[in-house]
Amino acid sequence: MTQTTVRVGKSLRPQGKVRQEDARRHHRTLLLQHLFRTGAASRADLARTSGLTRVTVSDLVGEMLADGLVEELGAPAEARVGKPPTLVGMVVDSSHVVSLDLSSVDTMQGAVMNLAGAVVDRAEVSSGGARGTDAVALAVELARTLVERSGRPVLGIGIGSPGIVDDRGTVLDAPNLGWHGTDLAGEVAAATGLPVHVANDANVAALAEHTYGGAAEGGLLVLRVGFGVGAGLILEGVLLHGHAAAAGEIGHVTAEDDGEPCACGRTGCLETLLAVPRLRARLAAADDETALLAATGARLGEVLAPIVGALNVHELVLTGPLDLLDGALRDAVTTTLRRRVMAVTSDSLTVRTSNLGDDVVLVGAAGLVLAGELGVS
Amino acid sequence: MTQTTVRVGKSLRPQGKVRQEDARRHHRTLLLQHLFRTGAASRADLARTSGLTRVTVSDLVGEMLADGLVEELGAPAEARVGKPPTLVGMVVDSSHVVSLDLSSVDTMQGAVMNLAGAVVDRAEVSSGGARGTDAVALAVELARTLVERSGRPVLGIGIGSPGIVDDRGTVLDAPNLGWHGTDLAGEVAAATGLPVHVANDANVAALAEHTYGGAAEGGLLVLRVGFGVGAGLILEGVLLHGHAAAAGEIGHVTAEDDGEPCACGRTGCLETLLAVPRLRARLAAADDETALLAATGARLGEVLAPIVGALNVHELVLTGPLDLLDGALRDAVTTTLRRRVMAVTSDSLTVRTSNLGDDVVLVGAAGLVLAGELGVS
DNA sequence: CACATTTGTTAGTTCATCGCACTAACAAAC
DNA sequence: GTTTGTTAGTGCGATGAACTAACAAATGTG
Repeated sequence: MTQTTVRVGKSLRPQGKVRQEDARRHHRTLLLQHLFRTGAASRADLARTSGLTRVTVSDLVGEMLADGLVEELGAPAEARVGKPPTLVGMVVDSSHVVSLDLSSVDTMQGAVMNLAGAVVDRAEVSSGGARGTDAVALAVELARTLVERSGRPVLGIGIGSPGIVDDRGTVLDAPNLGWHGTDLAGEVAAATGLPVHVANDANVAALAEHTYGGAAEGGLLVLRVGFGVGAGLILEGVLLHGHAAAAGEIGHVTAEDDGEPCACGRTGCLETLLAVPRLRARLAAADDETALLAATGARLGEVLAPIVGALNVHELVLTGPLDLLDGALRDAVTTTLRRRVMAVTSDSLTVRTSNLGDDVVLVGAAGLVLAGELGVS
Repeated sequence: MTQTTVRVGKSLRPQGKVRQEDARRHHRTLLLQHLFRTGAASRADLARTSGLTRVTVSDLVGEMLADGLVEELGAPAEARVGKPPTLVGMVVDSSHVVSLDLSSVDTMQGAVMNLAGAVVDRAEVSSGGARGTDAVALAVELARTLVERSGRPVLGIGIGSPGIVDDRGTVLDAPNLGWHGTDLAGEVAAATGLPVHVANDANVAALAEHTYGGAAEGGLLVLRVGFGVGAGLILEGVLLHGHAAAAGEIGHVTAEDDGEPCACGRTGCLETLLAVPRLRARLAAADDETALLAATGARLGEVLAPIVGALNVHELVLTGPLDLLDGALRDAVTTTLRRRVMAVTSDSLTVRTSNLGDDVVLVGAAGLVLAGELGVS
């Protein structure tokens, strides 16, 4: 939880000074970012892409070599004029990341991942309806187990939690887990002594799609359908948190006039149509399942259209149970959006399901740590 | 148009190195920002708020004194223990900004403003339906006139234009003015030799509300109703441009099923209900004007609800003709939003009209220059 | 084989900032 | 009137990061 004033890799507000130490860290990150995204490269190559001198790059790479973060990989195969370069690559197993997904209904998922975002080890606990401090204890225990099981130094712990999470990792409100103003990051950090990053599960999923899911540049909207319905937005390459950390709470926007009652006290919220338990119940009672899915998709499209139009979203990713989301529902969303949003925007719009399967949140939580600790994304 | 790699005050992507020169500029900006927002302060005060040393602050202030950007104002009235400080304040008339508002239907508005955003001089030309290069020539001429009339050095030119504008100041598409891929910034810069900043009028209006309109922190959505309908968004203190610079094109989101035909080729777009000429025509034909305004407001609320909910917008500002926007329409928007958006969000939501009157775009365009050239916002 | 080309390193320089020490100016207490 | 304590602002040397210049090593080319 030791964090410098300036967070490199996220947006830098003009609210802090830039010590030269910060600048150096930023440059280190810059190089690491390149190695992370485009693979191994020579020092000279890094110098060219970063704009720094070969001297400076050498110095920084030396530092990272000493830290075990990168390693020399020898000369590349192809022979060219001049002295052959020495490739430098990230050591994806130099340290690990522990990530938790608390958004499932009955279980808490956990994993140990390497720096490339690959799952190295897994664990899960049945939550058995635990709430409040009990639920916190379960999460802490799961994290601790995984940290111990990982043979490597752990860079940090990333957690995707349902509900509203502020930027310090406090869960302001998560009804399912009975958390209200619960300092989840603090608890886990105290128990493990490691940096902890927590964010809303939908936001985390968006980060995962952006970093690992092969999402194109441009606005990205990830809709996460589970016990509730949430949205995560990546705009201009940056994850949107929202001021009171409540961005993405799309589940309680009205989607249907005179609809069914919702837990929030109003009626016709998007969740009453789309949340997995609600939708399954409605399907069970329906004559024509496909028609119901299509109608639901159309409603969803109507809710999303203003967002897609106003923010120029280029890619919409649906995450959740594929049997519900991938067929008629997705098609209906797509056609509704195309019909309701200006051609300039909707022509270039892709609607798809996640490439990352059930691990979206785990992968994204790991990405949260990489972004926070290494500035890599 | 000489601009360093790092733009302070906007989001800093990890795509450029940070030269120490940049860091120094950033720190200068930091101090200026404080003077700009909270008025005069002593060097020691600046040191405390910025986290820099008194030495460094003295050095930077000395630089700015030499540039004529700030001036010493003597000691403050109240007497305290210790040596009385020397207040330093921005010289609001050290240089001027020329700004243009091209979003009116028949005229192009222009103004000379000081660094505090006050109008010093005005001019306007009747556009007389000019389009394409003729319209560009008119804008160039208006800018040139104002630059000449200003007795001070001009910091730059800011332009709020309708249509889609990319970040380099090229108007990609503005049907009303017949511009398609028109390099407006380039033309004006070539004619005046000054830095030019162009953005969409709604975005510019949002910037104005954020900087000068007393907007609270938190998400801000500015809806601009004129010949067309556009939206500008400030999230996490930063103006959202959208990837293909088309953010804010909310006018062509469908607001009504089976609605009236729109210029874009579809039907029921928000513009067909809300754009000033369309709305006036509908009012003229209506029996009950108030009812029509309320119905229109309700539709608008339905379109905005998903955006307000998903982005946690705290403040909605309506700009445009007040006789249309301020009464029944605004009330209907407010109640619709409160009904359709989760309480957490909508309780803290303010819906209001602009505090800046007809000058929103002019003021915002000036702000664009201040943000771009001085990093102040 | 001489030579150009590219990589990576060494040595010395520039630049922004910091810590420290200093002077200046004043209020309050005696 | 003097002393004490506090705050403001300014020199000066030190530090740390990144730069330029120069060069050795390794390799293809004519």
